[in-house]
Amino acid sequence: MAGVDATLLEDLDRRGLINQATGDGELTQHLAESRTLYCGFDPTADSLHIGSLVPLLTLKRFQAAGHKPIALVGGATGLIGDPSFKAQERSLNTPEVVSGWVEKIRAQVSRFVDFDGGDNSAAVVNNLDWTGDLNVLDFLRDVGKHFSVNNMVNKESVKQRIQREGEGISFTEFTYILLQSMDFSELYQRHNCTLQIGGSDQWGNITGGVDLTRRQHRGKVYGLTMPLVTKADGTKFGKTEGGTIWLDAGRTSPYAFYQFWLNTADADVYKFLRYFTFLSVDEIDEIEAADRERAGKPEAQGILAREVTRLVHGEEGLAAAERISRALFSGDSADLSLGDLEQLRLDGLPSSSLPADFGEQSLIHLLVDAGMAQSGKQVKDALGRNAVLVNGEAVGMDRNSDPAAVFGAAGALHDRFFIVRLGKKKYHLFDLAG
RNA sequence: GCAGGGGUUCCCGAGUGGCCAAAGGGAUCAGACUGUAAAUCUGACGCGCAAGCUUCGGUGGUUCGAAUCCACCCCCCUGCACCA
Repeated sequence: MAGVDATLLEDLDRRGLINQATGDGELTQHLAESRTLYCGFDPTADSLHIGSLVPLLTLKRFQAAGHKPIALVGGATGLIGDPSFKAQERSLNTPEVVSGWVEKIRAQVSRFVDFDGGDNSAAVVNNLDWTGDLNVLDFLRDVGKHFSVNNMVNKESVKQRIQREGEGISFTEFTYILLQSMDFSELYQRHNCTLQIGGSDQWGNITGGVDLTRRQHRGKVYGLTMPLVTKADGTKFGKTEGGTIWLDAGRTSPYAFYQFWLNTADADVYKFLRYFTFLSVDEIDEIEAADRERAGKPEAQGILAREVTRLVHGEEGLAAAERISRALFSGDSADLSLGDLEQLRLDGLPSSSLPADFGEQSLIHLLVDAGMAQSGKQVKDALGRNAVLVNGEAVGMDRNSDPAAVFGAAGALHDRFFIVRLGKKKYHLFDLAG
């Protein structure tokens, strides 16, 4: 095993990835040796979304620097629900559902760290393993006794729930911090884990673990948080018209994922390159300088989309995403070969076959059914503005009741395909062959 | 349990008997401009191509007419009490 990269923290700092750290600067010294660190991921759905990407990639950065990463899947904490900075109490999911999600997320996080790394090979653990059979009295005596309710109430992360009119917090969620603190203490015992990382919203939970480890085992452990990702325009990061951007290819296709990054605002793109890629800060600075000099359209978005898509979906996913993007956004779709079109379907371009009786339905109905818009009104609006293109040709409202003509076999690409575009970015492929 | 406050369309939030599918803002979608940006302007924004239909925690009532009034119920919040 090679030595550790002593410049890790400095690099994280240059990337803007350090929000807060415990220990008054002792962390740098602590990380001079190979250490074990962990980050938790609660199963709140069957997939993580890009909000978890920063901590996930940071784990990877630590491993690359010679440290041993543990990804903790919250089989226990997922049953409780983290109240940190959440505006309202959340409803509980059943143990069956959560345990199903645990498996999905275990597989997902596993892809981001290396398990054959020898001394600093990664590990995945589930906190249900040490809490599932825990006795309530033991818990209250061994863990609860170390926590002051006075302090917990004063945590910034739950303040709004306690002070805000119209909201409250149950004992269940209030107790969350104890569980997460136990995790840290437990991992310190089991794996000599001395660092926990997480989003800045986890600061309270992390320092709780630091304190508990000291009290239970007199162990000196550290915490490090990364900033939450924000966008310059103030809207929420990670959402689009299609909803959340998930890491699971079945929920968000590599193509949609790639497009999400490609559409990053100029004001955010260099920051995102530092957050979400392994390009060095110097390289990123050069990209920024070059973009500025050239004026016009920057290259940064393309680089970002490529790098992140490769990290999450691999070379194949990236290739598929780029094939679709090229086909749709540059050149004439009429030039696509039969093989190209079939490949686009396989690559995950939204597609479907036309129903047998499509001639009797309205165009609006067909496009809504295909998932191109949320309501008929949106399609109507688009039709009225010539914003619907079928194989490159604008279709107006007057053709709405005549889909047989619009989708007549004569007009199909290779007698089979229709590429329908709604607006500038939404595409759907209709395949007559099903 | 008692007292007080509250539950409105994705979110925030107006609306207190007809002029309400319901102000305003945000988010979102579409158009113009562009770079598949940003900013700006325009349109849409419960469902329905439309005629029209269904909404304002739930149920029932008063009324020609209710999101708005009444009754009961459910849920949330605040305070007080109770925890034998």
